[in-house]
Amino acid sequence: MEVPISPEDSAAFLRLPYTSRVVDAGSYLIREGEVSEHCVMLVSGLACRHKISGEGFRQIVSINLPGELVDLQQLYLKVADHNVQALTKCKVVVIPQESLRQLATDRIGIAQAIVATVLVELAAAREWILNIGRRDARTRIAHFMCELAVRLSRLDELSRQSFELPMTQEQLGDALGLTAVHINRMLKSLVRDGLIEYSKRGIIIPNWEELVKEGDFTDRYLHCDRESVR
Amino acid sequence: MEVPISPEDSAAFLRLPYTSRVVDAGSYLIREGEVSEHCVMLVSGLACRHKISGEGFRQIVSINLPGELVDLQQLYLKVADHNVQALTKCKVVVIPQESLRQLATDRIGIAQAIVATVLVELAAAREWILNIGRRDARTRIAHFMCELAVRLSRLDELSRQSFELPMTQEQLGDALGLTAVHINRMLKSLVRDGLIEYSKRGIIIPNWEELVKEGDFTDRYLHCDRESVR
DNA sequence: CGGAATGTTGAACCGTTTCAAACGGAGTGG
DNA sequence: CCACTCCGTTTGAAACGGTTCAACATTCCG
Repeated sequence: MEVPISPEDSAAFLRLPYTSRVVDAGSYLIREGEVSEHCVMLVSGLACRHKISGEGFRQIVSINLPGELVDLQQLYLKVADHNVQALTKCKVVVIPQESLRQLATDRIGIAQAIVATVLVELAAAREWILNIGRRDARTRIAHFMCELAVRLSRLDELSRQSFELPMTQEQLGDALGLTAVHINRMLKSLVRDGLIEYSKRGIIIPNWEELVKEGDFTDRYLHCDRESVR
Repeated sequence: MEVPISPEDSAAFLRLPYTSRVVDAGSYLIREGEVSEHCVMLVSGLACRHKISGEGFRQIVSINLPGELVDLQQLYLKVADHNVQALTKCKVVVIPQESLRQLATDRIGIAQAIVATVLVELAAAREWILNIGRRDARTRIAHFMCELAVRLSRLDELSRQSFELPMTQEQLGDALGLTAVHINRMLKSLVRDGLIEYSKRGIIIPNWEELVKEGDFTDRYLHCDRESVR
């Protein structure tokens, strides 16, 4: 999304006290059941939110990209109901939660930006449910690639044609409610049919329109346009 | 959830202009792709949010209970990315969107309550993803019943033992990413094993602890306690 | 009362999982 | 530089959970 924010609010946000940190791939930024006192923003790298079922199966429920505040939830709810884990080495900025909360109560513009951000996350979660609940494996994967491409393209114009994907097939499976084995087979089938190219380095999308069609994708739920936010 | 709200904020909310209406089962409160100018709150009855895939499969992404504001999303995002449809005849209260938006900008307490509400919805959506992505049909159904029981028990203490469930098996299937036929079989199997009793009138839960175990359920993600909201 | 919608059941089918074995590449230590 | 290990990928075969289709029973409702 592209939440509109006034220059003053933006400046005030930047004035918040913060410390920078680098965290390794695999380390946890939020752990289910815990209470945290700071708010972290991703500067570079990829993270994911996930939950573990009682049977020990993992389900990734969203991917976090650079620029996103990873724990808006902790701002108003106390104990975390899910985990956030770095998928790659990440640069993050850590903000004391209290000061961000204070900023949000002082400046209605910030509070509104937060609601809008959370609302877009919610919209994305709904689409994620549709994807897992009602689309077959191949379509699901194509859809996932489309979403990533569109969201990344806000950071780097070229991402609609190609982007790095530092996720193992196991992790893709956890994101899409499938096994790594089946991810492998369907990925191959997408490659065979020329819908994507797949390698260690990442994904190449030779023909955007075709992949969108294969993935039953539309970007409406991402509320990308500035006009889509009131 | 149980979002704390000051008496003054609460009073101001109640002073909002509104009109009451009754809508029939099946009618739409929000339609994907449309823009709306009012905000509706469910007073009685059940509604659901759903999306339709390109192949025409429907996925229900959440259930709305009495007392819930159905379209907080429309407050800050313009075009709806999903549908909201009445599952039963519903009494609703319609509030002009603009006046609620104004109230939220004037009273930070209201704005905070809105964020907290949306955050809890988001937490529920994440659990919904886990449920559909990683639990088998039987467990999924049990989990769904537990969630409903807990949420309803905030309106009516007795709901943990029994509640009305005005949903067809088709609709249950749409909610859980299954077919009506399979819902039927698994429902029977839950009944056979004494985990629930099922009839037109609703659900009876003879042994709460057992159903919770069967459904791999915990209410953490619902953030029920007043203390869980900051 | 009659017709439509919902629930129930069986049998065949299919998409995905499971298990197992082999392969490749990156990193480590001798 | 090779040998060794570890982790992720790849492939095949068999098993399984859930779907599909079709027929029939039941309930709801005008």
